[in-house]
Amino acid sequence: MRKGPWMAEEDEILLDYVKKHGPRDWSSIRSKGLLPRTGKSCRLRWVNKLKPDLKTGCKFSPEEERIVIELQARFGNKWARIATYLPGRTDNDVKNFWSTRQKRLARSLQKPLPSKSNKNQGEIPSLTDESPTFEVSLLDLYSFEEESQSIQDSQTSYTDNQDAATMIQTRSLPPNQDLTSPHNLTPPLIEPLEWKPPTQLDFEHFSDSALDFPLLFDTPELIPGHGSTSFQQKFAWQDKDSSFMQLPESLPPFDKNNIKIERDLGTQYSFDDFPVDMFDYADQPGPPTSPAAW
DNA sequence: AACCAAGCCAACCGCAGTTGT
DNA sequence: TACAACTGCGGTTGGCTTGGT
Repeated sequence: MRKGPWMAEEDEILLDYVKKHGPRDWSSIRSKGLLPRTGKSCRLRWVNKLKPDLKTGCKFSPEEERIVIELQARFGNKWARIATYLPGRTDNDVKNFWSTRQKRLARSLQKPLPSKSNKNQGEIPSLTDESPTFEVSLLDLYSFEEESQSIQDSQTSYTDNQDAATMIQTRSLPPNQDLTSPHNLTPPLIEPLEWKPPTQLDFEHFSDSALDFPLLFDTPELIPGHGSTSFQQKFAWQDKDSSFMQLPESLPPFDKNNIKIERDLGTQYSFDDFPVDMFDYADQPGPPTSPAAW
């Protein structure tokens, strides 16, 4: 059984086979003695390289990048699903793009942050040694920004856009909900489908996850766009006997103007007068049982 | 020119779901 | 219904290329 890179002759044989039989019965390519490759290998080669209309050899456009970022925030690592929104791109393409992007972001955030003001510099923990939670929170915040914008967009056409309706519904938030203050929250108008209060397990998962550390930016005011729904979904919770979602109120607010994060965290982020006390929350064990416990 | 790190991408593996017998 | 084969997906690996020093 042959493995490794495909040769042009093999591609020709595979193309010829698909032409005659269609993209199916991959295993019969081997059983008929056409190629010394597994069915899986043949299918992969077809899907990723030989299928017509693939955008091979061209980088993701800014629009494609935006779509991937938005859909990844929405669907998670469902690369095949995300790829269906990107004509000419395969799940492997999307996966590789995302993986490279994550590496780039992680590497960038490992570097010391540039600071216009040095007044706090000596007190800020080293990002490379002590604060992985800070690094991942930046990534998370970036996702919030992207996602909150997409949700805002979708809310404007809520009644006409079933997809958007589904998205909002899964978050159990009513459309056009004023999210600027916890006190403005009203019970969801839509029957919740998936939203659940975070469980102990969720928080244990958060603490291990590269992208989901929850405690650093715990004021809605810090989230670009004021209180994104994904912030609500992750950090708010519902009392057992109440349909009201609750947000923590006990944390002192940060001044969002002290933090500036631009879209491409890989190269352009910067911080002005970075508040030292924000790190006080990075090591809090979760989850609390009520807002008062935060 | 040589070296190295990072980027990129093709291809593999394991697993889970689906389909056929 | 049970099992095997097939298919599709997501994670991972490794090799080649590119860019910086």
